[in-house]
Parts: sequence; C-alpha cells; structure tokens
Amino acid sequence: MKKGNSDLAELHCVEREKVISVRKKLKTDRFFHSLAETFKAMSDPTRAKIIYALCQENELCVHDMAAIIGTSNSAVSHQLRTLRNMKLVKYNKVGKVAFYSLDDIHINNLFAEGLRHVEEK
Amino acid sequence: MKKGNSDLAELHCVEREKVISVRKKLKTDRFFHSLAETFKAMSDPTRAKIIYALCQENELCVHDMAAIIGTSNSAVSHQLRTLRNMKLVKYNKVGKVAFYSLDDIHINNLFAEGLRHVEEK
DNA sequence: AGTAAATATGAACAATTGTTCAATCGTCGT
DNA sequence: ACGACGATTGAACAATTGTTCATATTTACT
Repeated sequence: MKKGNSDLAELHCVEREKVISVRKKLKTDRFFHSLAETFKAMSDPTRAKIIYALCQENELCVHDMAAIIGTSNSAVSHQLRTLRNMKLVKYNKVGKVAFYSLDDIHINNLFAEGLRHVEEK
Repeated sequence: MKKGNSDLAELHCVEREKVISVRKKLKTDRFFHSLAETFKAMSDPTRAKIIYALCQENELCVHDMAAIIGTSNSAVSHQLRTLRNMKLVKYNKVGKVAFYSLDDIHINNLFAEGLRHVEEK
C-alpha cells in the first residue's frame, strides 16, 4: 500500500474525481510550510515597510530604515533578523554600519505582485 | 507645517538623501496594513493548501478540501472564513454544499509567484 | 583609555493565532 | 417529522508573535 492514497478505498467525499485529481498534484507538507513561511515574512506591516523601502533604495542601514518607517531601532533590528533568517535580506557591514538589501530578485517580484493586488482594490 | 516631513529639520540619519527620497514614496500606514494582511492570508500552511487546491480545481466544497489536505472539516471551515473575510475566496451554496473558489485572478498570480519562489530555492 | 554611535540581543509582556471539541444550523431523502 | 450530512460557529487552549526596555557588542573618534 502506497502512502498518499492509502485510504483511497474508503475515501469519502462529494466529488470523487476532483479530490483524487488534486491529491495527485499535492506537494509535501514541508513544501507548504516553506511557502507559508515565505508569505509570513511579508505579513507584518513593519516588515512590509522595510521591504518596500529596500525596493526603492537597494541598500539601507538600520538607523535610516527606522527613520524612514518611524519606529525604534530595536524593532527594526529584530525584524531584520527575522527577514535574514528567512533569507529575504542580506547585509554587509561597513565599519559600524550594516547595509541591508533584498536577497534576490524573486523577492521583488513577489512583493510587487502583492503591491499590485492591494493597489487595484 | 505639513505632516510627513514635520521633523525633517531635525532629521537624524546616516544617508540623508536616501531617507528623504524613500520617505516621499512611502505609502500610508493603512496601505501597509492591507498589504501585510494580504500576505498574512497566505501565511498559514492550511490556508496555503486550500489556495493551492483551488488553483487546481477552481471550485471545491469544504468537505472535499478537508479530504484533500487531510484536516478536519471544522479547521478548514474556520480558515475559509478567514479567507472570505480577506476577500481571497468567494463561494456559492448549492443545497447543503458550499462551493468555494478564488475571488479574482490576482490571487492566482500572487500565489503563483510565491510558488515559483519556493520551487526555485 | 574613554565616550558616543550603530546594531544586536535577551527577557518580558500583551496580543494574536490555529486547532480541537462541542453544539448548532440548514437542507436533503425517506 | 426524522435522521444524516455538509457546513458554520463559539469557547478554550497552547503556541507564536511583535514591541519595549535594558543591556551587550562593535567600531570610530578624540
């Protein structure tokens, strides 16, 4: 008995073919977890502002981001750590200043798509 | 004194021009809140699975979604309510069965962009 | 060495979240 | 009218979250 359709025999549903068809195309739990994490990275106003700012100027330091979005240094730093862990931003430190930028172009695309969605509502 | 640059005189930052430039392009708090909400809608594994399923078959009932993603009816229904409130899905009821579908094409695009991002990692 | 600035971090807190469980509602078939 | 089924809902719970505050850490300047 193969995993994934182990309970196919006793499958109880309304539209059988649909269920079986979608089930076949279903990704792993790990995949959906990653996917959700990616969206979650952008799901906080402060982080959204940070990403937006980095879309305008592709390098900004912590202090300036705080000045731009109007929150404390600490709050921004904490959120940047989150974004760093989720691989959405990278940084390089020059002296005592840490310059952050978006990690890759996919982030821009994804974020831009979100922007478009909200703008066209 | 206009709002938004009220404290421009005493603006303390590292790269002044950048800060002023990004500040000008900054959207409202309301906007960033909406933007974050949109991403948040997709930031849970169960909701991501629901949306994914609705991308494959554009109409599915609650019971079948539960069967597909392997959770309780109740959990799915709760999440569908969230998605409904956020205007990501719509539904029409036929008899006792509620068929859900994605609210508009933007959702597909946004979600697809997220998928691409995770797949190409 | 000593101070200030830029960032990072840990603890603590309230607030929000997602699931489960139980109860309920509405519609269909008998 | 009844029971079965699909769906919804509210309460409750643990878990996670984002900020603040205080405290490091690191580098630069004198």
